[in-house]
Amino acid sequence: MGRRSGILEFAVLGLLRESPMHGYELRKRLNTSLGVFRAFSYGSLYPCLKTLVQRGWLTEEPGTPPEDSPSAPLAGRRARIVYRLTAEGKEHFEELLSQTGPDTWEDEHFGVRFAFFGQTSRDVRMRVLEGRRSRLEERLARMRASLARTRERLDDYTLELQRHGMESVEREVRWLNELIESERAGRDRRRGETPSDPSGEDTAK
Amino acid sequence: MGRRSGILEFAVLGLLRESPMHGYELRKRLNTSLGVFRAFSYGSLYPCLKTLVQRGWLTEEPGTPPEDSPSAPLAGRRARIVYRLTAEGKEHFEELLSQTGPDTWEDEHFGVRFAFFGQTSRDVRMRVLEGRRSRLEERLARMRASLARTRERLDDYTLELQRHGMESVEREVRWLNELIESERAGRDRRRGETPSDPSGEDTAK
DNA sequence: GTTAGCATGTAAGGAGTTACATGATTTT
DNA sequence: AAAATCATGTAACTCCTTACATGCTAAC
Repeated sequence: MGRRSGILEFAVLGLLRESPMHGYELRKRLNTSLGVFRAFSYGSLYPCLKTLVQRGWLTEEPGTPPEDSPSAPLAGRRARIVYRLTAEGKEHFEELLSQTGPDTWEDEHFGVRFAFFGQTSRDVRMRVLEGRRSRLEERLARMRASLARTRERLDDYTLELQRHGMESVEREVRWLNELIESERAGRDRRRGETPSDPSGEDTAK
Repeated sequence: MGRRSGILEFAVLGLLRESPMHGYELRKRLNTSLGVFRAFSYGSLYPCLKTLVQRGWLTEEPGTPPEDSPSAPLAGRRARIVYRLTAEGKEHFEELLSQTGPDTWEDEHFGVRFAFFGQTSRDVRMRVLEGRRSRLEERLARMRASLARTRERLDDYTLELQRHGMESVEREVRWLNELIESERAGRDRRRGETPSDPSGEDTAK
């Protein structure tokens, strides 16, 4: 039952940073903007929202979300609860964003972290990308080693599976290399950034 | 706490089908032969083994595993418990192997299923591969649709993430196409199978 | 008039992990 | 004498899912 969420919590805070939303809409965004990877259910989303409110990171407001068509009568759809990020919530999210620990480059976390690179400072982006890369390179080394040891004993299907697995990992490493190269070259892919931005630290302040 | 395992249960039965083993060794195999995908911990493995014994699918034997060097004194290492698949266990695993339900083409399950294709009959292999493919194609369609709708609102990082995600999925679809083609052409990658095998159904009996 | 979508929630459960406890044996 | 590897196990916890309950509106 949803105490202290982790990845879901992070994603919710990040989405609400962009604009206030009600739960139902949040879930949809979770499955498009981010949720290429993960589809969260209401059973985890709503309890998560509750605990975030309890910790003072969100406020609940009854009502009218941003793009509510004015013609729509106030009566009608079930009353929606719009969640808005508080100042503390924003601060907390910013702190989460600045973290570069090992869990950051875990498979599922990495995708969500990357999805919020638009709000992440350049040096943190670099550390996350490089961490992810070295994690994958370790994995690759282990795979190669174990393949060398057991190659003869394996049937063609297992072999094919491992080959395909390794190729996928290699591909992701190449992708990361390009991204890291691009970051190093000073290109900034965030909205409204000019490539010639001299400072490396300017996360929304 | 590890009641009815799911994927771990399946993998354990499958590995023990090949030869009896003790827990520690099983875990290593789980992380090489299969575990390219998943690393299981002892905290889930041992409880799982216990419940499989309780259901009569495994027996516990004290002692000497296959390649025990005869010189090693019986005293010494902590007494190992060797697990062996029973007849019922074998039967149960065969039934699991023959299943082709939707969970079969879930991300994690698919990898493990594929790893045991060497013990799977051709028509089941086909259904699993085709199921996986159509699942990925659905995913691709959803991704394309949502991308078309939201393209303008997304920053470059999110866009890049989605692009890379889609490319990965497309790549896997191509891989599956080749495998399916290869299966259709009658090639059988299992150990000791001749390409000209006329029957489509001969899973270990 | 029934299906589909909108909207919020709860209780129970699944499938694992982490951290811990224990102890012998080989390698450095 | 310390560290690594072998070996088995338990308790607590995490993080999320499924199934259910509820009820309204729009479209078919």
